[in-house]
Amino acid sequence: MTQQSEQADGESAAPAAPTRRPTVKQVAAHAGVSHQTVSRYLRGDQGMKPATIARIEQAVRELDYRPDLVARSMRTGRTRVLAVLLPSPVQALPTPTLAAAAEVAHQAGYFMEVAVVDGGTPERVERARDLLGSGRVDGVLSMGALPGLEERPRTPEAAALVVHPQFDDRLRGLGALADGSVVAEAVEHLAGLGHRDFLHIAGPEEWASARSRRRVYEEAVARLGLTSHGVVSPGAEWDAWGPRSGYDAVAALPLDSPVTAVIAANDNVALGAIRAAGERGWAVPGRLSVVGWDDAEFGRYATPTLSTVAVDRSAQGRYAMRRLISLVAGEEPVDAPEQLNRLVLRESTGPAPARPGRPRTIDT
Amino acid sequence: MTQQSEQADGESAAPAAPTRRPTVKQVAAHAGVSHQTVSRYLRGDQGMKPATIARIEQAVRELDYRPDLVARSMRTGRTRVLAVLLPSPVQALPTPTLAAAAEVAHQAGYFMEVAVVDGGTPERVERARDLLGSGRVDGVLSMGALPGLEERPRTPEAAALVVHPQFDDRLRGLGALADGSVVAEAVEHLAGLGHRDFLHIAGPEEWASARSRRRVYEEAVARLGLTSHGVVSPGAEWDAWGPRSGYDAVAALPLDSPVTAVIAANDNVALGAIRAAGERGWAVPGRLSVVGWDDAEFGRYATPTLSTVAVDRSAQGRYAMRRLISLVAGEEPVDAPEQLNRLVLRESTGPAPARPGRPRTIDT
DNA sequence: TGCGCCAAAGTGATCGATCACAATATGATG
DNA sequence: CATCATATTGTGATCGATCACTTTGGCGCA
Repeated sequence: MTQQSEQADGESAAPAAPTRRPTVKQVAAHAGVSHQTVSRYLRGDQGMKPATIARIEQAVRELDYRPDLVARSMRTGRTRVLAVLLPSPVQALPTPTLAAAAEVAHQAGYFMEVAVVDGGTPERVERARDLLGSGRVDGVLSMGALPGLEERPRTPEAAALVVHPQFDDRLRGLGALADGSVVAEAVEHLAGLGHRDFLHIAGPEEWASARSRRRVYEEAVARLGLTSHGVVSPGAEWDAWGPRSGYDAVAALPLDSPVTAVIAANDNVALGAIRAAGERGWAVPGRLSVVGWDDAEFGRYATPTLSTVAVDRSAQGRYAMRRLISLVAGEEPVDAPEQLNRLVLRESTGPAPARPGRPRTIDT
Repeated sequence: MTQQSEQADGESAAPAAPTRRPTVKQVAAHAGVSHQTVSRYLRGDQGMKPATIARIEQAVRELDYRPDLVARSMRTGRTRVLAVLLPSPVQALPTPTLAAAAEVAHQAGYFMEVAVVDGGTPERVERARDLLGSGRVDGVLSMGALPGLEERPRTPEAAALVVHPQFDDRLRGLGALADGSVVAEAVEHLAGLGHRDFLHIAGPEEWASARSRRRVYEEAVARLGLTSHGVVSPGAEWDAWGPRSGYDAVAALPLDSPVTAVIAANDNVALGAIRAAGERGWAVPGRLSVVGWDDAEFGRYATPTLSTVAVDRSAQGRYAMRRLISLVAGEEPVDAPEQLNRLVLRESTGPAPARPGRPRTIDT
């Protein structure tokens, strides 16, 4: 009753109750060959008679057979599944990164799956350990730092692991250094426009990229002989990278603050900063220049439009996924792309205002 | 170095070459019990001696054993994995929806994985079929329409399927009707402020929610005796739901257009519309009122801040995932939540301007 | 005709967990 | 102390695919 295979010439035509999915053996019986031959066909083996292939193809079609990927993985030890580990309370979900990574994975014949992990770093690490050792995936690409876990190739014991450079504390590949370096460019540009007094609204400390940008900012300010009026870190974790932190930071400045240039952690933060400036009567960029990060779409249409750093997230995603695939396949790791970030100047930056309070000392 | 198994008293200390992951049998041997007892422990079976449990726990710890989920799934026929199918060229990735869904899944003891599918509707349907029949997942929640596929419970043949109501062409559950109804509220509010001439910048036709909102808009305008000066649909698919379509729509209006109120497909579109208005000297809301949809975060900080419809995406995600889980477990489907959308009024809407051209006929 | 060789397909074992059922330990009772 | 009911653990089969090895078939050549 469970399986009603229609014999070659027996006329027991009752294809009505397929309570179970067909297996290789049933396809084999239907096609009049052995299960191993069907398996060969599924594997795409070369040495097969066209007639045999045709018979199997017909059987597959008639039974609507789809291979049980679980059983296949069990035997082969590989799943062709790559997981992307994504921390759950992530405000700006990197859609282009994911899309590009998915495309690379797909082209290489892998499935890409995103595992969303809520909870903090310990939960993420634990989940990563589980995933790596579960046999359910061939590789893991983590979009968050994984303290205690190292990048590694695929072994019989565990899946391969790659940490996205932006979140990697070990400054690997295009890592944090290349990531933040454009901040220096932004500071230099603003200095060229006459700005001398800067403020940095940073991202949360846990993020490698946030720390990197902060460091580059501080170095650039020091190198150019400018003044930093502080680095504001977001107090509430829940609003890290959100507009609120930018709003609060600017709203907290004294009305006669000498700050004329703000380097914000990202475009959301920049937007909040601009709003706060507007509400206290500071024109942007007349009184205050603001630079964001991300080149978010809304930044091109906001008023004023946002000066920002365009990040090639697609390239990042492609690179990270290629790296993972090379580790899974046991090939040589691919090289990091050169430069992914670009300063984009729009309406939110402009010349520094004249400074009535403290006249600029010209002593050259 | 990784694991230093301390034998009880046997001194055959050769833990040097763990080339393979340990299995239940090895754990059993290490603990001095049978493999079935270990399996019982893993299943969380009740009738077990505390002493036995302790021995097994120690063995698991010492060997760093993690069950092979693939093998388990093979035998049980279930994976405890639920997949969310996500179309790849998706502009506004529904982070809160995903986060809420992930939380619900996690609490019910499931893993949630997101499968990103690039390509169009046919590819998505094919991928869904594969996923449903691969045995790799217990259920699928699709974030895109799946023409030809019906919602269904889990069977031995295939996984359960749920289509997120926002993308479901069959108007199921809280479906498209409830979804778009707040548009009527927005139109009524604007009519109350004196607006008589409306424009709707719609989302792409393929989306059930876009069609629904458009229909509600047209009904409301007709019912209240107002004038609709057209419904603009985005021409280029690649910019569907993007600010560009809003920008173009407003930029294309004649300078003496009587339109004073715009209902935009979402906040991005609204932002583009406002930008275009600003560039041609139309004050918002002085000359033009604009309403968005989504309550995107930037809308609270943009200038002007955006009037919009707040959508409880978390509730949507929870609901969809609960529905899926009930179908997977074979329980009664859960009821749809009542009302998820709420009109939020901010700076981008205001009283209609005086109308010099065509004086308003008062004939009550 | 017979032999050997290569191509093509078949047979049985196997991956690591759980299921069904059998077997043994444990404790209460007369 | 024997006996039974119950609690706890052990033995062998099984899920559906692939791997390793064996067998059969077809053809050329002496």
